[in-house]
Amino acid sequence: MRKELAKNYNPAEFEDRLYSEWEKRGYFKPDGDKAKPSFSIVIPPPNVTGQLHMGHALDETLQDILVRTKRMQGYSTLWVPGTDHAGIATQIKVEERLRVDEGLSRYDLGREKFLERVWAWKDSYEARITGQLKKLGASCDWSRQRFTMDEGCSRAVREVFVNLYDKGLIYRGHRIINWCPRCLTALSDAEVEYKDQPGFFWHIKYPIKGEEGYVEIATTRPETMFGDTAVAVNPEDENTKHLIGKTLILPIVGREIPVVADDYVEIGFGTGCVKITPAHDPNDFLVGERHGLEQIKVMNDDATMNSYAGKYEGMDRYACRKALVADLEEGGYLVKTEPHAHNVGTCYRCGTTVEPLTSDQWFVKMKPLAEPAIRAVEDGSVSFVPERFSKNYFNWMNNILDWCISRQLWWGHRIPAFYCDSCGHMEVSKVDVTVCPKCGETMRQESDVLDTWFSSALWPFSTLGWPDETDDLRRYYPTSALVTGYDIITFWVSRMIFSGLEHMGEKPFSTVFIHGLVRDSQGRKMSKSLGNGIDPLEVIDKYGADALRFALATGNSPGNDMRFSDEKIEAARNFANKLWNASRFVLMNLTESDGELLEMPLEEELALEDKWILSRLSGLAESVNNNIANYELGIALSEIYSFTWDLFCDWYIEMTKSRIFEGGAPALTAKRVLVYVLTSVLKLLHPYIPFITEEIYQALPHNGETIMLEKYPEAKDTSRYPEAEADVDRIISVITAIRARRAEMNVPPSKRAKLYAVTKYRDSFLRASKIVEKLAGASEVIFTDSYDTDDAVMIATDAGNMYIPLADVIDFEKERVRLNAEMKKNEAEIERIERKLANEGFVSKAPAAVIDGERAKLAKYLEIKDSLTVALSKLG
RNA sequence: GGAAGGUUAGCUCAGUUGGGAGAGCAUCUGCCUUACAAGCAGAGGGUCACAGGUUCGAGCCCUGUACUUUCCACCA
Repeated sequence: MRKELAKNYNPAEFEDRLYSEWEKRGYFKPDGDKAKPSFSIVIPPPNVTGQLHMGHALDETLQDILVRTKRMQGYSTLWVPGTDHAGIATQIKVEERLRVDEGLSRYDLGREKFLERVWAWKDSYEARITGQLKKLGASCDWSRQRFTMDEGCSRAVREVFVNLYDKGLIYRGHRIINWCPRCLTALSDAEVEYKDQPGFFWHIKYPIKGEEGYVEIATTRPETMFGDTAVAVNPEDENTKHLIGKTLILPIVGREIPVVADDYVEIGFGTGCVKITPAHDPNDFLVGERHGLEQIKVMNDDATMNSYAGKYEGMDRYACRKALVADLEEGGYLVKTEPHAHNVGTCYRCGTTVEPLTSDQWFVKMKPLAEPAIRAVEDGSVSFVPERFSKNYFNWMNNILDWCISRQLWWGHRIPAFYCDSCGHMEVSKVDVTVCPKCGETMRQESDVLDTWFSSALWPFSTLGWPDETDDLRRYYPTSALVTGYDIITFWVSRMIFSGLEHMGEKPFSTVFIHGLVRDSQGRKMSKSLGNGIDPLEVIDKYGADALRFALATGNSPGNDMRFSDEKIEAARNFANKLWNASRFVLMNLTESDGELLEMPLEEELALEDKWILSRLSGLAESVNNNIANYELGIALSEIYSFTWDLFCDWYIEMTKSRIFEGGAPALTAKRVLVYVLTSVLKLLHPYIPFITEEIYQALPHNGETIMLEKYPEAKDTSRYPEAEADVDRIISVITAIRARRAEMNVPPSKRAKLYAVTKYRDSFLRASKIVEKLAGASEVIFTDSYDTDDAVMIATDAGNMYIPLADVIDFEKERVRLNAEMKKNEAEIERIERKLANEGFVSKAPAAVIDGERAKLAKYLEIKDSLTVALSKLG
């Protein structure tokens, strides 16, 4: 006897075992065969801030499906794993841990000691993430695992920085940037999230020098008043024109500021007068540049007020705002306060309201880099799936501003710029410069680090060994596909594209496969604060990794969000269990040797239903291959699902039972086909649910070492038998119709009855008579040209009329009602088709095949109508 | 303000060149039929958001409207 599978599917028993076996045997490494085409993916590196969430699980699952499919399709397949240092995010976490556990700040430890803590954190979380990826079944090549701050990636970062600097595409400038007073660092535009918040408009009087009157300005941030260096009006505005050139006196401060003309001011909005604070507002900054205004920074880095705020110095910006407003009111300067909802920029990592302020930072000049990156998508060398996301990309790239890349953090790639404090010389260099080449004094390195996305942007080539010219780089760059969510197209995808083009001279990937977000069962984003996140590991513990992967892949269409629910994961687990049990049925009937079972039967040995399932399998393989090639992974999966459950389990297995129980040569044929089709289904499913498919494959007769390296089924593997397909489909519809009638009449399944068949498909029914008997509860199938008794139920089917003599169990009244209802439906159909065929437009313009189809249907319905008429008349 | 998506059965969603509306779950009925009750066999349930248009024919293509989600920009 062959090894039996346990009665119930229990993934915990084999998933981990199989993964370590795969890893040990090196199946995840790419095939070295140079003749094979290559397929490569670099993982979107998860942040080392924590553990994987459901979004990662989806991302990794989709990648693994692609990778495993390609591997089976004969590609030399490489999936590079790795993690991201995630600058601000990780630093915040470690600081928080430090504060809670030891009551210390990073300054208490100092840069070096603090970084040691971050590295320890990184090691521990990287290990955790790696473990989770393995649990999920991700078939990445762990021997090539990378980290954005490992030695190689760091070299790549320096190389790129210096290259760009030498080309004049990186510069240091005094500009207005977004500043997070909590993280104490600059942020790029992309790192600011705008949120609606209730606030106020404070209307304030600015007295005019030498006149009685005043100018009324409105502001949402009165505390920036200390930095006002002008008030602007639109030169075309009749109401305010007269003010141009006059001088105003800042209330409380007493400083004099001019009124300037600038068309930035919108006519008709507010008071028509805008206070200009070049050091604290990006628009004002530009106005200031146009008019040569002074920049007065009124805050410290932590958003407390500095000496320009006079008596408010040292106060937090909000405390200052409150006190200032009170003082303005007391001084008679406050005209009114009105509520105003406005969009406030917040730090994407800590949520603190950002403060725009001027600062010395490093920038990447974007326009020259953006142009080729736009062209690459326009000319199709990089394509988005679904296509519509390219619009998103163009929108961002066409309006791109220079990228602020310096961060005042400790955790990250330190900018390779070196300063000499004694002679002022500055040098940007790939290698550390310790001695000033100009004056011989000590050089100090820039203390700022780079935006975390700077290193992520290089990921597709830095992970393959760049700047060295490695074999991996030659073989696997450009990578084949990038799989990621639409939420980081701007952050990451766009930056990889221009970086790849600039530094490699070639795009980083051909396809960007975009997926949506995983939401909770109510459609909400999963988040820590809502507490609605579902931990993938818990799901795996309870249902298995295969069930999780199945649930994530099923019904997933590119670019669309999906909901995750208990029902979904249960349905997935149920499918796995079904597959498990179908395999048990096959296995428990296999008494012959592997060699005998692995042989395909000769065509003349095949039963009608064998041809049917083989032919359908061919169609399935064709469709699945096409859909996967088009990244329609969800559709492909649902096709395999319904083939497996509906066709293979519910019909084919049932059909083979009579042959199998009888034994002999027909039984052997059935078993061979069962093994073949089941194995094919396992192969088709393997990319989606790798564990269970391998476990069953190993129990079945097989030639290969692992299902992972088996050839992915193709349409041409099995022959097509169109007639057999049609014959068996007809038989199925007849069986279904009979079952439905029996169910309606409450005939118990155990009650068998003779079946009289009036059909022109007698041949195929004869070949399948055992099946019809078994599955339709018939004691005997009797073929006849016409049937003419009163005590029978007539069942009109696609294949003719079936009669069951069940006079003793029929409720005649019920039957009359049913026949009348059927007659009505039938007549409606006839009318619909006749109308269609009478329509000259249809007959003259529709394709012939469609017209013929309609005619055939009409003939069938007319036949049924006759039979129904007879049957009704017999009921009296 | 600009852009993209969604609206199909009670719920969650498929529906790929326009040709008689589908799945899973839920509901109802009958079954422990020797792989599976995490199952089997049946059944009910939809003006495909609304209004126009193109077409012989529209869930699908075009126009508009409503509601909804998201992205980008941003008003002092």
